[in-house]
Amino acid sequence: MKNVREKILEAATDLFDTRGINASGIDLIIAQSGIAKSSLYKYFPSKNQLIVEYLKEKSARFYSWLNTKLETQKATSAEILFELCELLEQWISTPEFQGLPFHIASVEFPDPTHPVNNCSVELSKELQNYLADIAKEAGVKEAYTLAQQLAIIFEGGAMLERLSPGSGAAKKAKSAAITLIKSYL
Amino acid sequence: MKNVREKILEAATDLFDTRGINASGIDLIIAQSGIAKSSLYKYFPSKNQLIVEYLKEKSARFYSWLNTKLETQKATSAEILFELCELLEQWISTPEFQGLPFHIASVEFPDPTHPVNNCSVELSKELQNYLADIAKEAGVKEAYTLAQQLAIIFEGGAMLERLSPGSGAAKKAKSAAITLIKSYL
DNA sequence: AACATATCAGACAGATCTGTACGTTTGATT
DNA sequence: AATCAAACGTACAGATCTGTCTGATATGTT
Repeated sequence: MKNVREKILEAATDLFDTRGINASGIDLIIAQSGIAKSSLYKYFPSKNQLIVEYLKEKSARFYSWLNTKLETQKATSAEILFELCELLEQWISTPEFQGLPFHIASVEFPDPTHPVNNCSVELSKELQNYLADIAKEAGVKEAYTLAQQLAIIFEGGAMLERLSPGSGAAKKAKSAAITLIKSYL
Repeated sequence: MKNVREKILEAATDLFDTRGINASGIDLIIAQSGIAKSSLYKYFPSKNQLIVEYLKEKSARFYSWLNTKLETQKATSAEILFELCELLEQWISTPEFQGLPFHIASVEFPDPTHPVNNCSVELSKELQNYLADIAKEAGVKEAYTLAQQLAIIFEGGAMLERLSPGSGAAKKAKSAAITLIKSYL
């Protein structure tokens, strides 16, 4: 038997990803997860908290997937950057991909004082720091600049792939990223 | 005296840009524009129609600004691509910039059958076609591929600049785009 | 068997949003 | 001055959403 909290997060994740956050009401989430409304509010004191947990879990799953894939490769120095591009393309290209969650959340909650917006900004910076660490490992001097540019390219690619699925945006983002990386080596 | 229709669109544009679309209710729009609710529904039969008109006008203003700037330059062949990058950086870097409207609209209305989403997808493709035309003029062979990659870079840059204003995302998008363009020449 | 705890089911309050209706006021034209 | 259309102001219907509350039901422990 699955944990009640897990069931809620799973249903919420599914709905947030496919319908958007604001369009996924509490009643819809409890209907999908099969749990009672009072149970939801027992584990998550507010919808905002649920959204933040959703964002953090999506992020954690992404880094977990990326780290294990990168570790198994054991690529040395610069090779790891190209492997990274390959993996990011894969991540964006899966049919289940629906756009970067913190992207969508920041658009749906544009108020800079809103906790969901704050969380989104934090996760966006975390991604850049993650990419910068890899760039540093690869021996790139201006690691942070490259990291920010890679973030731009893959976030843009994610956005366009979501807007026009099957347009090959992920693939073109990858090749653009590779061209850029080579100019830094 | 300003046209009533113009006053509505102006107020709606201001609110949509700064607060987002769903967070800008009809009552707020009429309060800001100083017109009556019945007048709004006379000129725009629904909020969806108003949003679509807003998107189209923002798009038209963007291309109008870009075209006049590009024409005055009279750049020849490949030069026009670099001038384009300079202008796109400028567009994204202005303090009033709040993200690409069709981007935000497509996130707030993710349903593919919704008229606002349809309009967003259309405008996204229009941007790619516009960029492709310039790339063709510049003599790039794979003009459409480059156009899609430029769209990725500047849409990503726009997103990151909006998420973390002042982070220099626009500038880094420009330099990444220039590196990419050079690889095509 | 009895009790305690977790979960369920659903009604409800309070707020908000879109779109309609209706009577009043303004302003331009004849 | 009289008329007429446009715009105003506001109330209201109907829908939806978050979060609370209450009582019923299930589960597990002693």
